[in-house]
Amino acid sequence: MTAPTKPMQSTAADTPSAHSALHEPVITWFEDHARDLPWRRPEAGAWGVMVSEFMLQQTPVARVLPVYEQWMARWPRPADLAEEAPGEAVRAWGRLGYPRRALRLHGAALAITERHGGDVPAQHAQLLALPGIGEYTAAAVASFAYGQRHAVLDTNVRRVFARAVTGSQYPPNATTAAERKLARALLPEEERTAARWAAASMELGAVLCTARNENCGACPISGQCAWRLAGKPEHVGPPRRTQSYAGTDRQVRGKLLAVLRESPGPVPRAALERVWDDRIQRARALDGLVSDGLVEPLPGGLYRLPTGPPSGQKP
DNA sequence: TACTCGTGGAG
DNA sequence: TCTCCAAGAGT
Repeated sequence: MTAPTKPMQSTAADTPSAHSALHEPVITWFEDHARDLPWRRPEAGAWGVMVSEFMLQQTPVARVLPVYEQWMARWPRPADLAEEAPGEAVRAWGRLGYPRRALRLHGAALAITERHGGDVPAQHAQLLALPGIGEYTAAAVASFAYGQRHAVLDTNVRRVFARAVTGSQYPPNATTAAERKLARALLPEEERTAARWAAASMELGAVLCTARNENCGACPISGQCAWRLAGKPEHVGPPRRTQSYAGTDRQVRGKLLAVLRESPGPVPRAALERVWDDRIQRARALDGLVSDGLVEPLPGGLYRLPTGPPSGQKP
């Protein structure tokens, strides 16, 4: 008998409507300020989006751009990459870093060719099953390339949410269940809007609300930012992990692989020994590269980039 | 969960 | 110079 006479007022912090005030200003800001990146153009297609996402895992946009262009010109479809030797992918990867990504991208192209008729799959679960694709990349490809509704939670979005919603300067070191829940709660209901929100919130963190600078003066949601309204309290909690590099196996692997990348054919062991003095560490790094499938040992103390069937990919 | 895995530019 | 950190994935 007592039908509600006034619209329901939602105040719960975990309902979409509670935060919908963020959507419009961020999406509008994005429409005006989005960078013109090649993988955002229609001609990039799902394969272009996927290639860019692999390259952008832990590598800045500016360094990805030239390699992306060369990659797409050489391998415009997954099948084009799939018929190459995996070592060619590693070579073309250049100095983007984390070259296992190149191997995984090659493996993903192979799987797409064999299992999906050469087309990048649109289903999140199918994307997730490909080598090198985790929760973030699966959501990103499904959202950016196919316009689907997914929570796309990368380091930029995590930082924006930490500040705007949670009120802290930085997100936790590792992604938490609470962050995923928040990302889902913030996702607009409508598919189209959700996809735009994903790209917009990420761009905001990438160009405006960065780790080193907040740029609140130019921020479309500074008026409702929890961190700013709290007076920008400094980061508390466990120190943010800083990665060392000099002297690590990673550095040695990088030097060894650089020699192989720059050589058109197999190189003798001596050429590799020249780049690092510590024999023990050098051997350990080389073994690691071989077991990762990034280097192929040949008889006679020769080494080269892999030519054979790519190892380390899901069957 | 915490650790490994490259590289180079900005402040 | 040196510290920080950049659209993560895999184990």
